[in-house]
Amino acid sequence: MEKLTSRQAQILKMIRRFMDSKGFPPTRAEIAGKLGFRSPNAAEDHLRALERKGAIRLLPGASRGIQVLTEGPAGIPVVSRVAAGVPLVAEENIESHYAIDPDIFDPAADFFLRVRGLSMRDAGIQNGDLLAVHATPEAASGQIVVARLGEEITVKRFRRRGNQVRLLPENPEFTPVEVDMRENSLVIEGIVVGVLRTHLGSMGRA
Amino acid sequence: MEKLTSRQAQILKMIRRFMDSKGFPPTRAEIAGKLGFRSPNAAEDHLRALERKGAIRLLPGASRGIQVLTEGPAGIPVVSRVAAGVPLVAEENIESHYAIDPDIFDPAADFFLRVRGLSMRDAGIQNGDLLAVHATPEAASGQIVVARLGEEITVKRFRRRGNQVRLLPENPEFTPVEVDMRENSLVIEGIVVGVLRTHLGSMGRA
DNA sequence: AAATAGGCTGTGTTTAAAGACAGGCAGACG
DNA sequence: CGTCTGCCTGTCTTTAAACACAGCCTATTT
Repeated sequence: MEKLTSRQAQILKMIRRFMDSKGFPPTRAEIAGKLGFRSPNAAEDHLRALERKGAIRLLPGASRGIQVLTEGPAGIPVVSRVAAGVPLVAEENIESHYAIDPDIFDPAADFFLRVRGLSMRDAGIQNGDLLAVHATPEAASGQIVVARLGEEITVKRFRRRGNQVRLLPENPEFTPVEVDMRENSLVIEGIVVGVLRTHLGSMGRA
Repeated sequence: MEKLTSRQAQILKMIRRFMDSKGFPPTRAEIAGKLGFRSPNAAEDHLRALERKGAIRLLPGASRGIQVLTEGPAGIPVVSRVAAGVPLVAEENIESHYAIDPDIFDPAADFFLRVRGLSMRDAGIQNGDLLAVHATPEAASGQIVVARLGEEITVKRFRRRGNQVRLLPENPEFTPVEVDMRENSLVIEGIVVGVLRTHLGSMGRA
C-alpha cells in the first residue's frame, strides 16, 4: 500500500471508527459531515485517493460501497530470537501474530515474548512459553520484568533498593544478577502480565 | 431474542455471509436476489420480522441500514468451580468468556478450565491457571487430560496399559491414581492443549 | 513555466435504495 | 369464524447517495 498523507490516514481512521460503531461504511455526505467538509465531493476526492493508494476499494454504483482493505495481520505480535541492537518489538523480531484480546491481561499486553531457558521455571514459566508483556519502563519491586542488560534480553523477578537492583531467577540452579543503576545500563522493556503456552502435545516432565 | 423461524434464520445467515464477504449489509433488492424473491418487499417483510424479534436493528432512511445484533458473548468460555452432576461446559459453570482465537492451540481449544491446586506444578501449571482444553473422549498415553472420576474433575497426566489407567500428578507431594476401566467409571472430558495465566501482579515464589 | 497532487467549495444529474400501499395464500390460535 | 403471523408478488413514490463537472488555492516536482 502506497503511503498516505496525514489527512488521508485521518479519513481512513474515521471510516474504520464509523464501521465499528454502525456496522456499515459511511456515505460521502457522512464523511464530509464528520470531518467538517462543506461539500460531499471533498470526501469523494479522498476516497479516490485512498483507492488509488490501495487502502480501500470502491464498488461503483453501490451505496456505501467502501471496502477497507485490512493491512497486515491483526492481533498481538509474538517476539522471538531478538536481534542485537534493534528495538525489541521490531519487524525482524516478530515471529507471528496471535488473535487475542490484549485486555484479558491487566495491564493490557503489548506483545508476547518467547522464553528461552529455564531460569524462571519455579514461577511456572517453561522453555518455549510465551510471556504476555506490558511495555513500560516502570517496574515495581517484586514484579517479573523483561530487561535489557547490554545486548542481552533477560526475564527475571525485579527487586530494587535505591540504585541497587537485583534480578532474581526463579530456579535454584541459576544465580541472581546484581546491577548498580549508576554504573550499568539496565533498561526495563516491560513487565510480564501473563503466560501463554500453546503447544504441549505430550511433553515430558521438566 | 425471540425465536426465529427457519426461513428467518436463513435470511439472517445470508445477511451475515454477505457482510463477511462485502464488508457492508445488503439492500432489500440484494436479499431478494440471493433468495430468489421476485419482489424486494419480501425482503422488507423479513427484515421487519427480524427487527421485531430482536435479531437486527433497522436504521430508518439509511441505505443498507441493517445492524446485526450479535447474540451473547463471543470467544472461549471459561469454566470454573464445576457443579456436581451437570456437564462440564454448562451455563452455570461458565465464569466468563475470553476473546481468543481457539486455533492458536493445536488441536483447537473448546474451553478454558480454571485449575485449583498444585498437583501439576512441575508441568508449569499453577493454582488459578487457565487450561485450554480440547473436548474429546480420546486421549493418548502421555497427554495431560481433564478427567471425571465420579463427581470429581481432575487434571492429570494420562498413562494407559490395556484397561489399566494411571493418572499421574506432576508434583511429588501428590500421589498417582490407578483406575481399572472395567470397574470404575472414568470419563475423559478433554485433553489439555495449552495454558493461560492472566494475572501475575506480583505473586511470590511457588 | 507548466504540470501534478493534495485539499477543498458548490451545483447539479442520475441512479440506488428505502419503504409505503395493495393485494394473495397458508397455517396457527382463540 | 375472524384474526394474526409468515411468506410472498407487484407497483409506485420519495429520498438517499453516487458521482460528474466546474472551479479555487497551495505546495511539490519536472
